[in-house]
Amino acid sequence: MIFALRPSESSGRPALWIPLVRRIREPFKGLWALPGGPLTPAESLQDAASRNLRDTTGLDPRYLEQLYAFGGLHRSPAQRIVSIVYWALVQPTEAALADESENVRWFRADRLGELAFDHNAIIDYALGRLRNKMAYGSIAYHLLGEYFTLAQIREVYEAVLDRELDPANFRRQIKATPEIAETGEYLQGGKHRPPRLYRYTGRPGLDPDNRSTP
Amino acid sequence: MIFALRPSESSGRPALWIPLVRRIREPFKGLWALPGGPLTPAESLQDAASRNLRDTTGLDPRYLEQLYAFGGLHRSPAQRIVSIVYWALVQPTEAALADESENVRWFRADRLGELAFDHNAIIDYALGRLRNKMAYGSIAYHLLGEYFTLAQIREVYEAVLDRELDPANFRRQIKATPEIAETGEYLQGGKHRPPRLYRYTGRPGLDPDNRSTP
DNA sequence: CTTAGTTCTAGTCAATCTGACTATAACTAT
DNA sequence: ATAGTTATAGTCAGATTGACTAGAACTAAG
Repeated sequence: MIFALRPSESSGRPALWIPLVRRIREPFKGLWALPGGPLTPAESLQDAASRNLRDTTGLDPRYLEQLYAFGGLHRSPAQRIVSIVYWALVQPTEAALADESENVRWFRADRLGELAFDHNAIIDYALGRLRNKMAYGSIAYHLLGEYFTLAQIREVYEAVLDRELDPANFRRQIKATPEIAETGEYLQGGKHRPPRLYRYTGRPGLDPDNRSTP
Repeated sequence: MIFALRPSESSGRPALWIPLVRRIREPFKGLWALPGGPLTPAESLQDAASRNLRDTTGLDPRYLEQLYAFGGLHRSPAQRIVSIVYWALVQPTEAALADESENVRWFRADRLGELAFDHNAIIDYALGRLRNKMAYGSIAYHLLGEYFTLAQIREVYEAVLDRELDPANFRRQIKATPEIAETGEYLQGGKHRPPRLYRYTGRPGLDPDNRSTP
């Protein structure tokens, strides 16, 4: 499951979007579904998730994390399937590289129709986790490019938490977190006072199963 | 993986213990390992975790939650194994029912020798998650019986977080959480002023894959 | 019966954090 | 030159937190 930020069609403000693939065979032929695929014997879980994303959507996200293993008995009508679901956050530049086609399309994460399998439930669970992580951890930055303004981070928070935040107070909080560093640059080209650009200096979260050093 | 509270041999204060089983065949024959077993086609992940715990240790925990899916390539020397690990918190009365034997024994979670497979790393990861959950959520109560004193909850926190907490301030915080309800009862039999007994009124956390109602 | 020892429980106080708000700075568009 | 817009800094009251003090309620020792 891939989350990216795109402007909403209606308001133009950033919203969460995810790419889905159309089922071209039974079960659920014709319905949209999360991208995915089999785990082969010679790859780790994370590698399999990466490869499946690349094969189906052309995306190669930097931020990839295990979400949950779903293994209920009736997830698929015929056979029993266990899905170890990963989720990714991609920057706008990455997201633009996705191969859109007849069978791969982006959808707003909060306005989905009926999907194949239990994928609606999986996405709802992911959205809950995302809101929770957003409230604490430093995760919003992975949806933005390398340089960003404080207003852009605030819009990410507002899109995910679905409520408005006071710009001044939000600024105060962000400035108190050491992983966000000021740069000397300013974003030019707006119709108003140019905002300062910031940079995220923390490390991306690695999965416990995939850590390079113990 | 099962966590229970038991008095430390040295200090007598509560500490975290987990039951391990001895490997009776290769690989890692003779070493201690986490209890576990295969997933059969006709049971959900959570049911499989429950059943495997019951079969190996005789325990049937009320609080059972998915921890993480481990699927690195070299977790087992011969074949490739994916482990979907669950963890449980059991009350002292439950823990006392465990079948201890030559090949099943309780160990202090923070004083383990070399275990089979990557089980040391798995336990370390679980301890980290436990500390984190303890800091926020309402999880400590699942390690205690139905009725408990504020000092007992504090000892749970102190055991998991590994630092002392101010009794007065801790009391203030706990009394501010609505899930902890006063009872009219007091714990008698101590050598000092008898403390009031409290009760946890919240619901145990269910896994997203196992929810009864959407 | 009195006193010491222990823990339980209630409270104070300063420091910090939070949410709501005001004011000024710095740019663009007219 | 001026209005409009956003960026940024600061104020203030209320809530929260950590360190601490003190009395309450019991047991054990003498």
